[in-house]
Amino acid sequence: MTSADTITDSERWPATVAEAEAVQDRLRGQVDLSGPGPARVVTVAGVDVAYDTDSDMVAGAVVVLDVHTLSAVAEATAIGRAQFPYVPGLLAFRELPPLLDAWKQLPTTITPDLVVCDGYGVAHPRRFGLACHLGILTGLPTIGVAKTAFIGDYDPPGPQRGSWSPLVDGGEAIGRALRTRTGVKEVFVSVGHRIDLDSACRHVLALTPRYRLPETTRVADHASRRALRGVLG
DNA sequence: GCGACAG
DNA sequence: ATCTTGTCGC
Repeated sequence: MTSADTITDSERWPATVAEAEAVQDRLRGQVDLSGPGPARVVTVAGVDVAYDTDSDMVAGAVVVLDVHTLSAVAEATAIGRAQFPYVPGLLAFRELPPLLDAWKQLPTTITPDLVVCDGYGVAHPRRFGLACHLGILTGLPTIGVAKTAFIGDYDPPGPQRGSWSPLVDGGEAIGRALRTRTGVKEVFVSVGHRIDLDSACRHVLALTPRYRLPETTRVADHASRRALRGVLG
């Protein structure tokens, strides 16, 4: 019996900002940034959550793609009601419940080699963004790919696909602004768990042969919206 | 004290 | 996140 076995539901899913921040401070020590990262990546998962602000309904989606064909090999969704407000820095407490519910619906035979999250990993005020949190809870390698800036300073990367510049906060490089498509706005990549930044960016480029955002994120986004439409009207 | 602030 | 028409470009 370890302390992890005695974590209660309210300790895992706090109701206040102060408690949620305490949970992040307690869990961040478990993040593995030492690498080497997944030895072989065959399947990559994408996760996303869609919201209906009126009904307060949320839909979480997990999709698993073959990294070479970028076609879906598995998909799962879950419907629920938002249990935590959106607070910058505490996104995980809003999105993880529906995501984990969807995760449980995946065939037990499917375990992705890597998970791409919509948001940040260690590029976070307490170095424990959504990607880190999901990584700790699943034990899998995770990375965060965000569409907009949140924390850190950076210079615009060059115009060519593959160009990047460091995201810097407090003197340390916490991620990268990465150009995934030539002439298109950059994305922000940061490590979540069990992978290094170089590998993370390499995978993001492999997932963006045509669009700015990783195919995993796009497919998960579509799946979550479809699931939400299904329960609404 | 005043802005900024992943989704 | 989400609300939305047309419009520019491949």
